[in-house]
Amino acid sequence: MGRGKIVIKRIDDATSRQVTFSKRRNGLLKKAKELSILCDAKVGVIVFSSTKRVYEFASTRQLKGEELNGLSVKDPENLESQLETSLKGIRTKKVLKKLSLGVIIHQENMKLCKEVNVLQRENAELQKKVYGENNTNSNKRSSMQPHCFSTGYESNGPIDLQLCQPQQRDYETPENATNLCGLLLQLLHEDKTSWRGRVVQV
Amino acid sequence: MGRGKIVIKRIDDATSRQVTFSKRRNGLLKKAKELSILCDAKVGVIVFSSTKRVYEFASTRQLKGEELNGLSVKDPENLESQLETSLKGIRTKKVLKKLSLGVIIHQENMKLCKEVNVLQRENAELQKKVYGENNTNSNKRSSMQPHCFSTGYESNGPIDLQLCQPQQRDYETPENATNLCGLLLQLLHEDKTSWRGRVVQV
DNA sequence: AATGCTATTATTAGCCT
DNA sequence: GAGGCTAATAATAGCAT
Repeated sequence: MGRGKIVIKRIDDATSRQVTFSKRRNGLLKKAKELSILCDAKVGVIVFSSTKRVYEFASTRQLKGEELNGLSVKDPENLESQLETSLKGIRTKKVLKKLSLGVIIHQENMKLCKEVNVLQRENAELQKKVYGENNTNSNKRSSMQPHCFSTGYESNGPIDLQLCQPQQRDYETPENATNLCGLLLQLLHEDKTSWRGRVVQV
Repeated sequence: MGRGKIVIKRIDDATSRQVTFSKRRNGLLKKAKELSILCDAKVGVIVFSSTKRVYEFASTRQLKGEELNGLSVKDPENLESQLETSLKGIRTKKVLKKLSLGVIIHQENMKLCKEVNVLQRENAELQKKVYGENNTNSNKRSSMQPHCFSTGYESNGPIDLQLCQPQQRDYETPENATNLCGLLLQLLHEDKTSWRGRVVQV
């Protein structure tokens, strides 16, 4: 759709490749936005130029009536602010969920540490009774500290990465897709579930 | 670009919204593919219909000469197989990284469990000596088992999710973007780093 | 829910600044 | 690299199937 027909293959000339990239990238992102608005769909697009620059589009959440139920609204006219508040809430929940398993293990760890310390104290007392006061030191153990979990997890959160499969001809991907975009897919699904009809407090 | 001009707003009629979704979705994915081929760019697109179906496109990795250096090649003619092998290697590394912190905590947990069990046995022995055989049962504790970590982590890996910011007019996003697509961004970046010039063994 | 038709609009290739 | 111009191609709205 220009002065001449083109075939879809890598553009050899670097300059015109860059120009085409700039134009078609904008076109793609515009199309993505239109699709999300026209069809009430969630759309995400990400583009990396060969020079490592990144461009992206992500549709903002479409708020439907049912999903607004229960939201505490300070400014009923301002959907934006409701949205932001709710998103913050979800982020908090997500972080909590993300940490949940780790936290369980960590709590288990704390409990075990306490248990160990209690037992050590009991042990020491018993040994006193059995062997007498002067034998206590030889069996003393240093008090245990649970392994610190919180900080490292926050900054280096494990990521469930799976890499690209070769693209399919008809573009459609089943729900259990295991490629790179599948991750975004899963996140959006998860998010949608958390969102529906809930009161979210920050 | 049809029989009439349209304005970009949500299509009210469900049927025509669905039809438009189907057509424009295919158009968007086609555009994404063309962009990735023409301009040697990495492109990811994901679309959720309002009926929860998912469609996506992800450009396959473009292999340049420098990135092939150091790859062990069984079949030099077959770039596909090289690629697949390498991707598997990266996936393995990623999974290991993802599990690493959890594993540390879990190991700590195991150690503590053993410690608790040892101390309990010691305790029981000492109590026998102090209070005599018939008092042992009252202080018996059940043997501890460390919290199981591995399985739940594999399927419910914590995810570093950050939610959408309002989209910008010119669509460009800085590298440190903190929105939903930013995650995909980060993953691709990370992946690129892992990839460059490494020999990856599965 | 997808596909075919086609008038019509939207995008963009090639060129310029 | 970014933006404007415009002829030309590509996408698609509104139909029907």
